Amino acid sequence: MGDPRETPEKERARVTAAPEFYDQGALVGVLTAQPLDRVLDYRAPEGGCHLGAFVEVPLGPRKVLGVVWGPGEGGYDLAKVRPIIRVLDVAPMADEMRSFLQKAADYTLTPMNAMLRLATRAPGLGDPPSMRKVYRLGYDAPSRMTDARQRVLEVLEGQGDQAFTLKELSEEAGVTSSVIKGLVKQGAVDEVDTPRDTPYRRLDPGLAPKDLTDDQAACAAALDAAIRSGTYGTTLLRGVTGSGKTEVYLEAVASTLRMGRQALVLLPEIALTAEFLTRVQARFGAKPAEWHSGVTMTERRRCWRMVGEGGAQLVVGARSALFLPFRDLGLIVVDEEHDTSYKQEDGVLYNARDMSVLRASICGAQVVLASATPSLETWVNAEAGKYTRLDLKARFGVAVMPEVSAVDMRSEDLPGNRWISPTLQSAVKTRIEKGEQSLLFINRRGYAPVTICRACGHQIGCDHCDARMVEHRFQKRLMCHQCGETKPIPEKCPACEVEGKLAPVGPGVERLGEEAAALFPDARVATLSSDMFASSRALKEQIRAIAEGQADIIIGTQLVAKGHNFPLLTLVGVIDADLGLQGSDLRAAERTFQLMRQVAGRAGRADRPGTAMLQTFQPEHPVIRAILSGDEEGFWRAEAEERRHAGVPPFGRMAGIILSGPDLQQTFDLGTALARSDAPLRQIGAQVYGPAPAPIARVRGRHRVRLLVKAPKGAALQPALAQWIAALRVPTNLRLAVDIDPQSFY
DNA sequence: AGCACGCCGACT
DNA sequence: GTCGGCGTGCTC
Repeated sequence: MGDPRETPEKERARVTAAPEFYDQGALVGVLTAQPLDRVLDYRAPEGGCHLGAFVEVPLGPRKVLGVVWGPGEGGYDLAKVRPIIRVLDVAPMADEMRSFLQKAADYTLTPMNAMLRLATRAPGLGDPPSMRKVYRLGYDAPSRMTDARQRVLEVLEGQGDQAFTLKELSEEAGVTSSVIKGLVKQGAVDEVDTPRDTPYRRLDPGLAPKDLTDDQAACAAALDAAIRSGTYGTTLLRGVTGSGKTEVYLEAVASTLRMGRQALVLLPEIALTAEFLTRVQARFGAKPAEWHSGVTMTERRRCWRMVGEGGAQLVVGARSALFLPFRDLGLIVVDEEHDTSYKQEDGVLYNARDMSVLRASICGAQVVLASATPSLETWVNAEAGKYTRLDLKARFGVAVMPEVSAVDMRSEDLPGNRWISPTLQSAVKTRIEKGEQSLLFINRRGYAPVTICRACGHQIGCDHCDARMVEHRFQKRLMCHQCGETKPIPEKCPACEVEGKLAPVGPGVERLGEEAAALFPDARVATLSSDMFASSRALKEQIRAIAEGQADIIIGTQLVAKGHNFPLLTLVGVIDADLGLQGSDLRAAERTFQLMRQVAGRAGRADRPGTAMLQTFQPEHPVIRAILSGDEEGFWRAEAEERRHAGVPPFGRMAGIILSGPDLQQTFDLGTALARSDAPLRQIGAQVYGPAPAPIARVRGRHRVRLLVKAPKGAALQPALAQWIAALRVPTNLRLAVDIDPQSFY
């Protein structure tokens, strides 16, 4: 829906009174992360406990983590009520956080215990603080001064009482750890044991403000005023790649830090964090806290604890960072807000963009939704005045959108197993001659999406999913893009056992690279796909090398559409612009539009104008025409009108029900039973569609069946869904998941 | 989620 | 006769 708030809240008191206290022996309700869909009664421990305290409680034979959620409910045999074991040494959960979890649970129809699990995804919360070594300036002078030693001492002197870890200090001073160890031995540097969970280095909002363009300064000033109001508000910050969105929202972060509040920046992909950390360091003099799946366990714990104690001013992270226990969150930036990775697709189904708005509305924070190509939901909310809209014009020296043209594939002379049209080919040739780079974009990983037997027509599929295996020639294996299962490329057909007749069908990024290399034997061709690099560091290195001009032709997947700058790139060729338009997914048009605009936007920077060429079999398709004309507002208006007409989001409400189980018939039967008992939904004017096989009909051996619910815009969808589902008895081997505002539906 | 209890197949 | 498969049920 794009805005899950119930009612816009007025300013709220952020300095809350001391939380409610329960004396020893009092009956309290404790929420645990165990899948019991209710709060359990315990007795307050020796010394009592506060509302919101993180506690350890006995549950059967085990000890589990819980949060004091309120007074006990009673109604359970008082003789069986056990005492809380102990209160953990972490900051208690704020009222705001408890309220957020509750409202997010109500909105997404997720049980509270699952919400708590999301909010406590840090290891060793109950452990005593572990120690580590940090380094400070010592009292003795080193016997002999060297350049390296000098740099170390300068770093330490420059930072006052700041303690560094070995890694931080050696990086900062540009020396190896042995230099520091040597200084420790001589007493010039002190090595001290301190608790591992130390506050992050202070960020200085006044350190290095960038020179902003008038345009950027105006946007930054508007955000500053909003942040200083201390109230909730959401702003759509629109600007093409290179227009300086990041600099603007870094100034919003600075405003937030000056207010003494915390900021959170959400990025859609871990690969983008490294560059962002560097920019934060340049602007504020230190790196912020990091939170995503690539962060080590100890660092996660430090981040979680410090966020709660106020020892972290800024967190950069993936969507789950939204559930960190911030003490006083004043700003949430959702960068590339249209990105589909903000929607969690397994486990708890939530959209981090929408939940950001919810959390901010509860804690009186500002939300900045940054994008060059906003989601339709956000665009509509901005049009309706629910969100403020700020537009960044392209800066001088940054190319406006490149000239976009279509290559009509119906009139191109191209053999069946080749994909680079003569028109595109000659355009690439021209760039090579001028010493400029070309990007050929195809949104398909691997070598070929289908492997077919030319003897019997059999297509090799995954054994566990309803998906075809994709050939990855680079890794010499077939891979299922659904479950990640791989197997060697067979010699003979698994169906008819004829040898040597298996043939790759259709293009993938690897195959396209092969074709480009054959067409341009003298050109340097670099293929960029996430699965072709052993580490993200290797990938980053390759991207850097390409940006410096060490390639003439770049072959890339979606990966290249996201945030990487190639200054020498002047031509983008989209191999299959029609790909995203297939299927009847409602958001297909929006997604294709966004992706094509983003990819096309890679071409042309600085003083070199860019060109984008879209290979298409349907140049008259409205979406293709909108991309060609570059009329973004027009596209959104038309798309909004179409959705309004169809009564679908954001002009109607939708929910998906996914049933899964080992047996297809049984799973389908449950779906049928559910569809028949739709009285609670009819009451709110909602309709049920299905059951039908889910978009991915089988995953990891489990069959999946989906129902769709469509309701009018103002309908109270969640309570009706809850009532509907509660009446269904789900066998234990089947699972039911509710997906509010599903991303894809057909 | 764990971890119990509990009722049917192949082993020292 | 037992050891152990994982189906059902409980945890304040």
